[in-house]
Amino acid sequence: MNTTNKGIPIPTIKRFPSYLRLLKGYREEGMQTVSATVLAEELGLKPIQVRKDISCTGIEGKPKVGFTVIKLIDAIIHTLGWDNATDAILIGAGHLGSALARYEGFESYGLKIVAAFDIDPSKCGSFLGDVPVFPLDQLSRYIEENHVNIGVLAVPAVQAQEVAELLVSCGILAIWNFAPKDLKLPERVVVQRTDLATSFAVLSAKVKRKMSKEELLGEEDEW
Amino acid sequence: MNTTNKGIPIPTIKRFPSYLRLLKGYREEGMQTVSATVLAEELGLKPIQVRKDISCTGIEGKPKVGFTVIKLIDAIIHTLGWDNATDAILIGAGHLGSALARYEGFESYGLKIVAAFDIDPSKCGSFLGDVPVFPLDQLSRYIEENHVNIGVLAVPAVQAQEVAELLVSCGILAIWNFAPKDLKLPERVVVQRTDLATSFAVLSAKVKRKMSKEELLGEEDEW
DNA sequence: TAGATTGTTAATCGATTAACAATC
DNA sequence: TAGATTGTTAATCGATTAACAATC
Repeated sequence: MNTTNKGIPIPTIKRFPSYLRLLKGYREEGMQTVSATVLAEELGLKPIQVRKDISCTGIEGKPKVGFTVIKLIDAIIHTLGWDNATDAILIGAGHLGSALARYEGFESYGLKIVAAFDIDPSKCGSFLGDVPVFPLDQLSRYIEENHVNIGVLAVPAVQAQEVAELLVSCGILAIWNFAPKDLKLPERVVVQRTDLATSFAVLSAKVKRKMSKEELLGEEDEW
Repeated sequence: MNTTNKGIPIPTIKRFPSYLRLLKGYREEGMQTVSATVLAEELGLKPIQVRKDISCTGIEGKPKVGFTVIKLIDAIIHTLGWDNATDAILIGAGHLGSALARYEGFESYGLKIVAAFDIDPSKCGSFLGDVPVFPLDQLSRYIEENHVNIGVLAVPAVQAQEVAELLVSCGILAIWNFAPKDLKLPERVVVQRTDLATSFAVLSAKVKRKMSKEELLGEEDEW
């Protein structure tokens, strides 16, 4: 019953990878336990927030001592569902796709890109790192034969919707969309966007905010 | 006084690029006006939310008609501060850096990557698309001479903190961090993370959620 | 023991959503 | 005019933060 993470807030989910990276570092250093205070300090969060987040994993700490590092690591990995590796296919073998295929970090998230697909026939037969590139028309067969559930979409914006629908028709359950395009897909399909425009918009807004704040304060800064 | 966007909620900021893409499409098609209802429908949002978001730009609509497409476009671009182009430098000319340097979309965000830097001397002198690659030890001089304010960080995680500090010491105001590492930097520096792990964590959580929900419902799905 | 740290319960804060009057 | 759509004000919802008792 508490194996479902139905209730874990998205903001908490988003902080888990940061905890995980930090904790893995501590584990390498041989640290046995760590307090929420220390984690918070390191990540620029409030201790209370870290405790709330940790409580979502089901792990309990010891007052005055903190939490067991390896227990926390395991619990976060489990809560995220990163403990059993999932195969994914990549669509689009351009520069971004190439970078994603070669990204070293995925394996620690339990994600493995097993194949890439591209319309450009000249790319097919080649490899992106260890990932073989196939022609797009083999997509359907590959998904069926290999029971892949996740598609990573790194095609140009204009093709994104079309390719996404193709993926859905092939039975893909979740799409990680890197194309700067909002997809319209059936409710049942999980879509996660990683949009550079969105990210840069937040950066821009923060910069603009800071600028106007400095103006108001008469920019008493050191330079 | 209302040129500051101090009060605009981050979630609203994050939706602006989606509105912008859609509106630009409408402009190409020659549409003059659009209603919040239509925008909402297209993006899977509620009309009321779209109206709230739009109100942050200061644009007013006409009942029964909607909003003027080009007015909205201009207002969103202005609100995001994307109306005057900003130069940025890229640190790290690996696969990800290469993909970022070649990304076509940045110009429409008012972002221009003017130079890349890398420690690897063999990469220096080459180009990533149109972007020249320089040795890292020329970073400081380049920033000074060209008054660059934004740094795009695409180096390996282990080097991220060090390079970020270097950027800050060179006077960089904002860092867009693609390295899977949480940076500890002075308050005054704007940091925006684009973290694949975070994004994938959300995807994982949504999939897990959906899975357990289907279990409960006895998976009455079509396949 | 004393004090740091945990976990819980309640208060606050901010964003989303609802309700509804105004208006083209 | 009638009805769709806007903008505002209030209600709801969810996450963060505060307060504090429990405990090692």
